[in-house]
Amino acid sequence: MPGMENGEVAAIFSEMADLTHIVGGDEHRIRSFRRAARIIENLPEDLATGIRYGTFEKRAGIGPGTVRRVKQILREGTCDDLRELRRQLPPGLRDLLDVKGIGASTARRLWQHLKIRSIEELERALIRGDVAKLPRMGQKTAEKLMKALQDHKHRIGRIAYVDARRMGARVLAGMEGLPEIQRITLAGSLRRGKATIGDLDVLVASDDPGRVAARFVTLPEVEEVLVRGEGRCSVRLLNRQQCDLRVLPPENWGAGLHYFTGSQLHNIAVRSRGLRVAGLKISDKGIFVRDTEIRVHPGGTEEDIFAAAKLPFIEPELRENTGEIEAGEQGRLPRLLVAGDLKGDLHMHTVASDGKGTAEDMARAAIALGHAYIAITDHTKSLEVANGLDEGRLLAQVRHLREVEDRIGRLRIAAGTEVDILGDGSLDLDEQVLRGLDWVVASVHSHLDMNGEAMTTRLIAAMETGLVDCIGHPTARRLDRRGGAELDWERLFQAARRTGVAMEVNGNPYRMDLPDVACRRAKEMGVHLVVNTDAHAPGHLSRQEYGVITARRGWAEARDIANTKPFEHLAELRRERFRTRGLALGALPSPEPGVVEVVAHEPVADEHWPEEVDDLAAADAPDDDADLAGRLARAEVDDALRERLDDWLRNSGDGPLEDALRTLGENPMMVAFEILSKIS
DNA sequence: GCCGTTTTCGGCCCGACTGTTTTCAGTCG
Repeated sequence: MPGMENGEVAAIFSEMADLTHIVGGDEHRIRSFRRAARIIENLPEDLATGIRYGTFEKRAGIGPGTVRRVKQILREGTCDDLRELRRQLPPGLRDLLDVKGIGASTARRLWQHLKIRSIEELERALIRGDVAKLPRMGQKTAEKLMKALQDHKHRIGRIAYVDARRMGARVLAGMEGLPEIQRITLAGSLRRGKATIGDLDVLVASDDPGRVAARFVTLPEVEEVLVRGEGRCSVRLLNRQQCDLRVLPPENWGAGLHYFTGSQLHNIAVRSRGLRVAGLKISDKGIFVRDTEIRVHPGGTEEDIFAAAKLPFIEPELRENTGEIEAGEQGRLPRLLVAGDLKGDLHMHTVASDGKGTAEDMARAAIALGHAYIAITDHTKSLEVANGLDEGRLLAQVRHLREVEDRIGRLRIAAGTEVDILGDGSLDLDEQVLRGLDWVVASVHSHLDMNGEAMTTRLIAAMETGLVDCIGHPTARRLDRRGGAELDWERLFQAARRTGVAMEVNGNPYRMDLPDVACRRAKEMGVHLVVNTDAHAPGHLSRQEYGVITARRGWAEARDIANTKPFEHLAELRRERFRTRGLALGALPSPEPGVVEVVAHEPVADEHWPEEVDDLAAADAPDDDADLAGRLARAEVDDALRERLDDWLRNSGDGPLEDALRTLGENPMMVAFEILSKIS
């Protein structure tokens, strides 16, 4: 089956895992199928290519059995094992596994005893009362399944990282002040920085789990209690997300934090390694000698856990079992990018198009954050809904920006654009104007339903013009609304390297685009990355963290990110590209007489940022506090500032500090909490 | 099915909670 996408092959392995599970096959074999599915899904290159060059079979977790099946699937669209499993089981049966409380064994019994083959048939059987009569089933189980079925119908999928974090901050705030709590944090995929989050995980260190759980299940955000145990509770929150609480003794904090941060596959890999190389059993209770069960260490810190497996500390963002264990053992772990590495921000909007601040507002906010440079990149004319600029208005804006730069000083303000990439890959601005700008981001905002190959070709066409410095939010995904284009990363990044075009890691919290996996591949292929905020208001400039965490999940170091370097470096890259492509650096044409307005348009409804516009608080702060937000953002916190943060958390009443914190995140308390936990 | 710093065969992470049991299977993370 030529043209089969990796995702389709991965789906076959997932189905084999599910069906093997239901027929009661070996659990390790099932895990192998699931692991293969995951590896194939995240493969940066085309599977057929990986097979042809032998790179696929070299991956950990891929053995001869998987290679043989993949070859057959690529040829025939299916494989013998799947055919056989489908012959034995009805296809709808695996859907039952998605209902909470139904595992393989229950699914199998429902089918064998009641001939249930689908979710719909399960519902009918529950209503008839047949399910409660099965062996090892009872009224209570039937009721639970009925509820789980309703939840399944109304389930929410994964939600955007930013929304999950906001909800998590509310939960933490609700737990605050309970004297029994010694430490508290959000763990799970949120701590690992995944772009979308399923369940929330709250971890607490306390000697009195009963009191902690009592507070947790009565939080105003809790809609329903699902599980109520001594050290562990699960609730459904008002936004229908599930939230799990785990309370552990303070001495096991590191063991619990590691265990509860995951990912599950990473945990399995670390624990297996502990057994293999040191004969140590690692659990959330600490570190034990395998044979005697004697505890040799409580696991107070995560470092203790890694040390037991003879590994250095591995950052949470890397814990996906995608090579971090091997990198750790060989001393090849990356020194991940931190927010303080970024020297500037190269994608933002003003009132000239659909932003909420003037160029001067943006500049002053950038100075407050300690930036050395910014690029103003408003939309272009074809994006009418965003009041995009035509050539005339853009030229007027360039002159305006030069004035602002001269007036303010202390900040390089690059005159740029976020030029629209039209359906055929051409750019929405006159070439001469594009050549005269300091920085050109090119992005797609229309015709988003193209298939991946066509979209890849479109982006490459834009890069081939030589006029583009950076491709903005490459997949155009919206975490709260739509998936992105399935781009051919291999082809795209080869073109990026050839044409000298950077790829953006867009930090709009509903984009986080490039996706993490693509970041990693771009880095491996030597493509320049740029971490931007795509700010539509001054307060958004502080939200670099969303781009930073995405880049970190892509194993990015400061040296992989172009805007950790001085602006002159970026300008030189642009000059170099023009030289090699024989393009003249353009002198800008003069604006046509009469085109003078720069900011006159009424800003349109803000599509990108559903929440209210942030205040430009930091810029109005008194002199000593001028760089407060910047210092906090860079985590340059001395003892005096730490005390001030501490004091504010306890007593509030420090306006400038609160304002500065507010520029760094939605919930100033959460920001302060994070800064303190980072430096402690 | 995959894998190897005791192994090419014999392992594969580990524990809490629930319901239906009277010692445990099933599910989940």
